[in-house]
Amino acid sequence: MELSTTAYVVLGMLREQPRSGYEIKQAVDNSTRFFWAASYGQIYPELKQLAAAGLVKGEPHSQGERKSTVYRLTAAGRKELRRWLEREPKTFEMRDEGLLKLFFSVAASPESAAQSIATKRRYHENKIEQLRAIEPLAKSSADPYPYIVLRHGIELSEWTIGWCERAERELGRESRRRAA
Amino acid sequence: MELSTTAYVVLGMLREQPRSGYEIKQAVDNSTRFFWAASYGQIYPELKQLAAAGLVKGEPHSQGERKSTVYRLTAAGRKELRRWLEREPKTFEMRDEGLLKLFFSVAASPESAAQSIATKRRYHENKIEQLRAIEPLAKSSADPYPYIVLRHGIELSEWTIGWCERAERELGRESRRRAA
DNA sequence: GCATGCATGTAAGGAGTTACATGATTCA
DNA sequence: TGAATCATGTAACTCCTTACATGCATGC
Repeated sequence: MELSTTAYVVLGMLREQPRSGYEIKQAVDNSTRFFWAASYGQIYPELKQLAAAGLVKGEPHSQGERKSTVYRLTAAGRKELRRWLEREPKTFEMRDEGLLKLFFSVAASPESAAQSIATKRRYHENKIEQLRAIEPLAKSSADPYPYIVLRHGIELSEWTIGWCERAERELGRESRRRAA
Repeated sequence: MELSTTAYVVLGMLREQPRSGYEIKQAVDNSTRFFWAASYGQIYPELKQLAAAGLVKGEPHSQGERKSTVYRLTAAGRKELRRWLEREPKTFEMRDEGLLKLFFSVAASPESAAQSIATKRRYHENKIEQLRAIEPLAKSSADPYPYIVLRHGIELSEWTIGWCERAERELGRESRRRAA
């Protein structure tokens, strides 16, 4: 049984309660998005395949008047999730266009280098705001892991902002040195 | 003119000297790999397309007996690189399977959580070693930017190792608390 | 003579995003 | 009544990796 990592994200999001595809997407956007994103274009087909494989089971659900299909883990699905969790993680990837531009900045104006850093800093300032907004919820949960991971996100962005400030000062010194 | 980011990596790697596809791949592996990787399967087709678009020019080259095609930036290619460098960076993505497993760890044994963190720590310890190996070369260059970016890589991995150690201690306290 | 590295490429497939499409419901 | 949100899905496309294929050159 070879599943994509995003399939395990779907399974994982059903670990505590049944959810619809729409709710899984919301849960991803409120938690794992910054280190593993998923779009509707993945989630809905994935749910179908997981149901066909017997790892989840969909049931029609009506709350009030609105109808949806909520999925729950089957015993096989829970076992498969656990099996995956117990294997060593493999994938670690970054795609950072800002660092890339900074790397090549000798081929552009010093202002572009500064801009690449400033954009990076703003991205992480914004990210911290979003993460802090969900922090109270995560902190109050009985499950300690999501909060630990959330703290990773916040602290990583704090570190990155600090790095950007140091790099900005360094480039400032550099350009004054060249001007002198 | 809509180019992929990896096309700009190729252009960027030609900013200072002409290189063959093989040499571009080596340069990527020794520098941008950790925040923007590229495979032969991308580089060679990309070089053809860039040549067809007039942004690079390939010339047969023989050093000793070995023959290769080295590419250099055309004026249009240099201009396009510069134009890209001066736009704000957009893409910032992470795919961290270790954080994902840690996030879902309530559905597995406490040992899996510890293992996810330990694997993450080892990955970054290994990465630091690789980056330190290329540090002297980067430091001695007249172009200051690659060294700044390399320092980012080293310091980020150092920070991550520190985070892993803190998380390990926290999980240790947590499990002792539950055992008590 | 053989392994390693240099050097270039293609084909197939997986993973993921984006845009599009549809329709119901809720709230202002 | 109209905008926003809930809810589900598909099609086209891009990007990228992996596996495969080839052949020469170098050094042990």
